[in-house]
Amino acid sequence: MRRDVFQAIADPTRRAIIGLIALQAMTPNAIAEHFDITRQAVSKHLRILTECELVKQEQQGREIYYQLQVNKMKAIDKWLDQFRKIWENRFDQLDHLLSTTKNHKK
Amino acid sequence: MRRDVFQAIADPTRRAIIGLIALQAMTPNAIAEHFDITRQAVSKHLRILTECELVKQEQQGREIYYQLQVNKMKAIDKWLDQFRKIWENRFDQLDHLLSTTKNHKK
DNA sequence: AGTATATGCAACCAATTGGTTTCTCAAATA
DNA sequence: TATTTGAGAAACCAATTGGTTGCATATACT
Repeated sequence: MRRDVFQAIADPTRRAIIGLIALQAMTPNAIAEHFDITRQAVSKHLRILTECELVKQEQQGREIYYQLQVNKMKAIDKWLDQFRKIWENRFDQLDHLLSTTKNHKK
Repeated sequence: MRRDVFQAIADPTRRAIIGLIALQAMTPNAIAEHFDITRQAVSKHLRILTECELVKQEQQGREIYYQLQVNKMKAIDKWLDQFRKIWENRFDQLDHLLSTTKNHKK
């Protein structure tokens, strides 16, 4: 099962979980209280997040605290870099249109 | 079918397509040449990208040029902002650990 | 010791996904 | 006009997904 960060953040519930534990580690039960799904469903989400290392477990007695590995989020940021260059350099729609029509007629 | 940008970029082929047409609009056939999948499969990816407005069509005779709407990528960037604050303010792992353990004992 | 609680895991299920093949249609070309 | 070419749509398929219920296990509490 090839888990990557992009697949992990595709699910809205998973994104919500990420936002929830970004600043403070939480247990599966506590997280589940925020959603309309079972604790087991949350557990499955956490497993996926763990597999792609977006989240880290920390056992505390019988409780397991999950916390976001915020560094891993940089992977997404890094992928965005190539496009950030485009939108920051003000390559707007008109520029694109011109360059493509120029390339049509070859 | 609720299409959002995050679901769109979850698929690696779709991310590759996005990278491919970022700087220059391309036709489905031209795009398909870069992958080991059929033109129709590419077409389906393009439909998904179009549905969430990551991509724009531009008819040119019987050809349809697809081009990235790079502005839409900012949606992802915006979502990342909340986490960027965390990692830029050097809330590193140790900080997290301390804050959570502090909250355990209540 | 006995019970309650926190969690993970497995089996199952319906819906979705990413791909295929086949078909149709419109535009370009001979 | 007839044929080739570029593209979308539909039907189909196997694999994956996101959820469920039920079970097993370890820790905490009485």
